[in-house]
Amino acid sequence: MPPQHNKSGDPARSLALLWRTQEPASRRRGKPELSVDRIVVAATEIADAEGLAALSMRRVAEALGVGTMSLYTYVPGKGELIDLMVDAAYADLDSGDRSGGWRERLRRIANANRDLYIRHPWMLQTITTRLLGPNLIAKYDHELSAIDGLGLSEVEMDSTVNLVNGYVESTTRQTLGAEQVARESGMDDEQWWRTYNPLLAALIDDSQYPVASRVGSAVGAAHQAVYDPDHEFSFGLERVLDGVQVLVDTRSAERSADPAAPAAGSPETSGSTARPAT
Amino acid sequence: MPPQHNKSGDPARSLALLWRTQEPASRRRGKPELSVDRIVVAATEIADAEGLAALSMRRVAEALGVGTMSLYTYVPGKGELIDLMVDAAYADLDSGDRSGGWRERLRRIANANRDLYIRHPWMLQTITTRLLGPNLIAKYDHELSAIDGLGLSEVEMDSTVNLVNGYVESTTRQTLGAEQVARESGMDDEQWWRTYNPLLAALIDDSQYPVASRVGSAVGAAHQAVYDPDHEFSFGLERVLDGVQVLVDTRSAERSADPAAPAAGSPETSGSTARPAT
DNA sequence: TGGTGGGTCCGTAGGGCGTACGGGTCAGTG
DNA sequence: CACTGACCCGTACGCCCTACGGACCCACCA
Repeated sequence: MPPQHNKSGDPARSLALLWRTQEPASRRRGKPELSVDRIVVAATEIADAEGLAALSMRRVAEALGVGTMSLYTYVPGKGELIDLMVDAAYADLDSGDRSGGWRERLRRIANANRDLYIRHPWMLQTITTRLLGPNLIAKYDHELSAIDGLGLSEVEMDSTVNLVNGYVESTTRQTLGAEQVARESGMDDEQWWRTYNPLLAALIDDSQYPVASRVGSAVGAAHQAVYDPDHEFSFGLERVLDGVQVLVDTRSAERSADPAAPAAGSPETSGSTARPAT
Repeated sequence: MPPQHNKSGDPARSLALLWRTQEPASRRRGKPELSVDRIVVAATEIADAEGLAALSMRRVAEALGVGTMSLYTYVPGKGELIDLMVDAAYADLDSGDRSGGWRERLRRIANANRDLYIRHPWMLQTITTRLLGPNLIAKYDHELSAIDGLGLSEVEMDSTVNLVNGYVESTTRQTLGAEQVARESGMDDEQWWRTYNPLLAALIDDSQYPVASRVGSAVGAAHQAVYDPDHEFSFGLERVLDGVQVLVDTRSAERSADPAAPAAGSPETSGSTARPAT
């Protein structure tokens, strides 16, 4: 069980599955019993509730009241099932609201993605390279649209979307990882800290790590205070958006200095890692 | 095997292991045979070469020419072993050079972290909350030192370090994920794209995703051109640093407006997720 | 109406995994 | 010389994914 990599076999089969080509064919008389969608939904419920580690073909089959091997009629394997789960999950992102300036739009996108990851923490353990499902492409299109027409080159637009998404991912992964550890250890941060602080104090020579000690205790103190836990996320996001702002302002200044120049491709910047992959 | 979460049992035991308390005791006469360090090194070699998924207690024991269960004399379980591997890996970060401005220092830190992750890709699949080993703390201290004295509050310093590290993590994870998929599928991006482009074209209605199509092909074209693959990373990093710069400039302006104010704690910003965790 | 083909379902088995448990082995000590 | 405790490890249990081949049963056709 490779921890997070998906897919194994024929990409053409995967694509057909993602786009639901040749779906129902000729259902049997009685209730449809099984289907790709029912399997994906059941699997997602398990992963949402107990994590990707608890997701097994046996568990999914059991939840559907069906033999394990029956799943393989509809899905080539576990990897492809996870791919399907990911694309299906992205359908939950509502992409309606396009109002406001680009900064507000990006902020809204970041928050929507964060909420989605919180709803489906297992998504942060998957690799989405070459996962070209309908919902993922729609998401990519929606996100790019938020910064279209600002004078950025296409490659810069891709980079910017990746930058924001990357920030959301890493931050949320951190948050959820901490929650998971707290849940599994049965101790929240505060309890854990109080319990093992003496031991740590004996182990760690504060004078050897002066800055870490100072910052560590300040951060610890801040955690004691009552505060909205989303503030940290928003704070960092504004820093990222400030960085984007600098880029947008630069390109904007270039355009007004040379109004004939098209918006496309400033040559000294380079492309992203994968093509439309998020 | 929970895919990426570590530790299971007594945190005190874990800490003792990380800090190598009560290490050698009374070695047997002959060669030391086994030790925590030898186990960690062997396990790291396997994970480096074949990924975290290929790491099993059996494999490690085999590599050391020893019975599987012998490992449990030195290490409580696989989770703790991974914790030890992570902390040991951070020892490879050379933290010597402290020259240059804060921006250059952060750039150097980001690149060093990226190189480390490329050397040890499995690190990106681990959760490091509450992992308080000596090397991780040293790293935290070193990174905070790079932005000490700029007028940022302690909480802001923590956020900033997390921001940069988060950027490095998400970007590198993307890069390495793509490499892994390419390796396992036996097709690089270019081959894959050429092979499945016809199928994709039939599936995807370009007019439905206008921006994604335009940007996707531009990014694809950029990938054809010869360019340094690290440019994308550096480009995004500069955006992040621009964002930090805005913050630093703001605090700097505040300080010169009110020179009596201390550097600490602006109350409307909040702490990070874990205490000294990276 | 009497097949019969194919879609659907699933039992079995093989090869992984982590680790609990209990029994060997042997260096050093009393 | 007997003992003891650290070290080592064989076996076994329960989990995992999935290849393979058989069982079932509906839909269609002759």
